[in-house]
Amino acid sequence: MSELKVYNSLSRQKEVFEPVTPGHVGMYVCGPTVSGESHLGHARPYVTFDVLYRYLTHLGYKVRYVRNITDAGHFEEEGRQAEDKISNKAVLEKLEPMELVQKYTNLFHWAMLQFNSIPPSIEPTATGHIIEQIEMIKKLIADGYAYERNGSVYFDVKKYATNYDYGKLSGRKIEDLLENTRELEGQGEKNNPADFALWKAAPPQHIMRWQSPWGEGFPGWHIECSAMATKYLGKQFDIHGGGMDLMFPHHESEIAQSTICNHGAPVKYWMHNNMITINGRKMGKSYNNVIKLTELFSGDHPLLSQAFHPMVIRFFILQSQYRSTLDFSSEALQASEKGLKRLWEAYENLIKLQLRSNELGDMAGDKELDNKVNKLVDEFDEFMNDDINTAKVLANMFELAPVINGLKDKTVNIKSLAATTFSKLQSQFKVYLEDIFGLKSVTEADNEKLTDVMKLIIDIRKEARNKKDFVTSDKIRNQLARIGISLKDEKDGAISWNVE
RNA sequence: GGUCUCGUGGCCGAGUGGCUAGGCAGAGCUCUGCAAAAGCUCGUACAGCGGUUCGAAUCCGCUCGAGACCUCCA
Repeated sequence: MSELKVYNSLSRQKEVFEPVTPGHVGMYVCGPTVSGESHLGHARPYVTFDVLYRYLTHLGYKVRYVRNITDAGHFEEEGRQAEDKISNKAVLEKLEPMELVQKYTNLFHWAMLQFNSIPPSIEPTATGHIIEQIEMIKKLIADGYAYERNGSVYFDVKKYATNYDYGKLSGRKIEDLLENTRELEGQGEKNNPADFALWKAAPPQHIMRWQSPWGEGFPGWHIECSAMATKYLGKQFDIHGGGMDLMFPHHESEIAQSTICNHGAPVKYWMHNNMITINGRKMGKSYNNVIKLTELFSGDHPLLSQAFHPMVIRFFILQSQYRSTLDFSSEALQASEKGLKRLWEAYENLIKLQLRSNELGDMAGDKELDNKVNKLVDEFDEFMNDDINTAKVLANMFELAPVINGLKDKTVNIKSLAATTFSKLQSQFKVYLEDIFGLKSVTEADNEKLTDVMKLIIDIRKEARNKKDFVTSDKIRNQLARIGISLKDEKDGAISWNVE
């Protein structure tokens, strides 16, 4: 079998994956800022890296997956202006930031559950690691790479750049960064505009504040990831993931901080997913073009023609390679919905074929077909090893679907395949679809009583059809369709049903 | 303005030098009481222009177009 290769943003090429500690993988993924609702764009990294996590586990690695919750810093609830006349508000009102954070954290967890994303091994919060962050900042000051100014602390990028390569991840030149003359508030107290905040002094009305050696304030954005990744994954760990838009300044700054504190580069493989676009433009709050996950699941958005099941969205994301942009439209999602349905039905047919697997022999009845199936299935691993190409794996599955359906309809003799080929086909479909891709059935789970009722109805319909009483049989089928249950008359005379 | 990326058939989307993915939509057919599903067949795309090469969607150059980052951002 080929070895796993991943695209490393640091080297801009695919590299063979070799963990720092054999058999173990440390993976850190930038989690959500819980100041608002997650949208479709946020779903991509969490699905992408969930699949990577599952795949690494499948390969036998013991993976520690850390994904933070950014719950510190200055933010406001969506749709509400900074009207906080904080000083006059009641104690209850002063607790509000944490309530807000809790609300969106819960919502985020709920969405992840919908997506069938496995919870990370550790999900640290920024507010829970203020001490670690302060300690790290102290170290940076002690080493001469940070300076305090009016209760805030900044990282000295210029100094760092004299000894290290600031910009190597994002491909930026330090000269350009230093001469950037953009006027932004708070720039005045920095030595250099390129410097970034490690600690910010809290203005009087700011609720989220902690005591520090430099006065009351709150941590800068980049330091939390450095502090928490170091704490739980060590000074050097294997994979750091996140969206491409975080490469600069967030990840670049993380590297700088950690490099000073830990005396070495923190991350071996930087992996970045590309953006989800809408009409070719990045989906993002600042573009005012986001579709929230709750809207996606309910269909309640002008751009949506219908509601979409979380599994459809997961499948949609998996149908492209994670480093390409993925253009959203209701139409594209509908295509995914139909595709997933067809693929899943083929998969269910494949599982049911187990009953007939005793008919199989050691020899393939159709050598050519047997070879084709073997090739298509073997390529699953190869494609995944080539920088997690889920799109190609799915394409192969679609190519296998007609074979599977043919076996089921008996237009393809089951003896065409050797027993080993069939069992491999079956097990690899299950492993990939369920264990690695994390997909599951879109239809409702069977209810025992409903199953019994359906058995009865199907029986009655069968009798009617045998008597050529098509008025009755069509009535049953049409009425059920109205309820949302579809009947299919199979080729062998059986009738199958599905809850839409 | 700087840095970078991309431009594939009606839509989405793989693919980085030869073997012309895949999904959805569309057309025809088979099966079927009908329907649905399924199966089979079909469409020969790679922004434009030039170059390298026996051979390019794939490499190089230019032109046009789109986008990302440089500020919070998955």
